[in-house]
Amino acid sequence: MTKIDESSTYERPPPAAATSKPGAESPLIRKLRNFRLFDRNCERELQQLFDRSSEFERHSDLVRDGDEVQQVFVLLSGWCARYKIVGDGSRQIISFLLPGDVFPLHATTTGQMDHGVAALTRCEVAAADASSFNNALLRKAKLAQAFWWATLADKGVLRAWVVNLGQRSAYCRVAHVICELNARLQMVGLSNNGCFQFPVTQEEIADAVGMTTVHANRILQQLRQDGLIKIEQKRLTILDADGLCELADFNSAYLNPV
Amino acid sequence: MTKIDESSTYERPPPAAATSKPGAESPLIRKLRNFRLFDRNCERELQQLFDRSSEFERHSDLVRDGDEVQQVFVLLSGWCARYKIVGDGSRQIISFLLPGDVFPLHATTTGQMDHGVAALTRCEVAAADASSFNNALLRKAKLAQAFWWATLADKGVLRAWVVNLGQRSAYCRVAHVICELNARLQMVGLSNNGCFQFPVTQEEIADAVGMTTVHANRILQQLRQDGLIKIEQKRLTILDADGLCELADFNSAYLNPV
DNA sequence: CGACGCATTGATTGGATTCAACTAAGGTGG
DNA sequence: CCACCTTAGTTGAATCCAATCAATGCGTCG
Repeated sequence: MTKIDESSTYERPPPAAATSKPGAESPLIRKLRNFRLFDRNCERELQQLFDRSSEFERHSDLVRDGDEVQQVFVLLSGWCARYKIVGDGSRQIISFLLPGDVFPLHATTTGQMDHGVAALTRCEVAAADASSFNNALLRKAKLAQAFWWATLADKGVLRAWVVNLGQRSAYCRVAHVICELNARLQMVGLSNNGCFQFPVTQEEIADAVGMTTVHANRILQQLRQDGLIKIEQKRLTILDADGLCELADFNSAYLNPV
Repeated sequence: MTKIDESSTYERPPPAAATSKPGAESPLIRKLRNFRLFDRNCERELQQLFDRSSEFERHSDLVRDGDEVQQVFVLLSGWCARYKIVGDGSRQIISFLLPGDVFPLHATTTGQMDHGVAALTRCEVAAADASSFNNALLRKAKLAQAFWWATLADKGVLRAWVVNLGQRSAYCRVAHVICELNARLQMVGLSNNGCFQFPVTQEEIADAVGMTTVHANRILQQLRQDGLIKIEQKRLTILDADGLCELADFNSAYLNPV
């Protein structure tokens, strides 16, 4: 867990929050506002809870497989990934964590991690003690519901990944992940019209969709050739949103439980 | 949603609960007892909540993709599967639902399903209104925590499936699913020493691990030839638990959050 | 008995991996 | 400032796992 002091050079939250003043203002709150019961009261509670912020450098582990959960994090800027190393040493990325995401969402104080969380870019997080986080959930039913809502959204994403990995071709799998990332980033204001910072390597994409780096490369080339996307200097642009969604069989509804 | 009257010929809960007296006694409660905060009080609450029981026949849908969630079910006996039909018409089984499992766990009353739940066998369920379920969770923090715990366990299973589908060979994938089912059935008393009712077709296994029926058949044959499992009349026996777990890179820890 | 669902087998095809080499970009230190 | 090294991306050829297509066996149930 290497902590660093400089500020992030990758994804930054929009100006308002870029100051990294302690408190989990912008991306998380923007996300939770999608949940109808979330109110000002909850917001205040959150800001008290996530009272310290810190930064992690690229490739550092925020949480390791097997760790006891002692802190809960909100990602303020940058990208992380849940991952698991399997027996033969290869890595599966289980999900991407984007600004506004909370992890690990273990309701019950302690508990061992069954996977790790790594920083894919330098990133900024706010943290709360797991115990005070849980106390807050017990005291404030609405807050608890808001986080349950977030957990359900998370589960929806996981189910979509199972479907993606189980049924779709390499080409469609990559397309689907791109659609998901775009939709999720849009929810926190980090994608404009299908255009967003895309700070991951092809190896990381490959680990997420269950294929080799070489193949991920060829698939991305094909997506570009087919005029569906464009990637320039770590910035991805969706050129044909309808085409990409149809190809990926993507429907964003699952990202927004009621 | 076809309702039937006869009793199940497949998985039966152990005698105590086989009476299908309304109330979600045995498998759910046995499972939730694994959660340390679950107490008698919660138990009573549950029994009042899930106050009606019914049966579904094999191949019927308990919930359909796109449905509004109006009821919450506990599976009392039999097996179900969450599934999703993708664009080209093929089906991915997202998870197996076993006795004691609750679904759909949407905390917030209504909400649209992004997948369906089908009965793989004739099965018996207890149901509660989504609204009263949610009220109960709001009133009883401990009960809410118990269900959050169950949700976390669920998420752990989903993550394990992502890893399984993404990284492992067909042979190991099937092995892993068998290990998971055994461990989960053991938690509700439905597996004895690696021996349990296995009422699914090879097509269903194939749909769960993302391969064709033909290939699932060959993999199962190989697992039998290698002396790892035995299947006789819908009953599976794990002959070499250590061998199977090692092969599958299986560690049951993820099934039991704290 | 015939029909149907499920399991099984064989032959062929093809998508993705593997192995290996090479290019391009960026950072570091002499 | 350039030589060197590292990381990320790209390309080609050979190989292999799993899909596909097609047919058959087998048991159950109406």
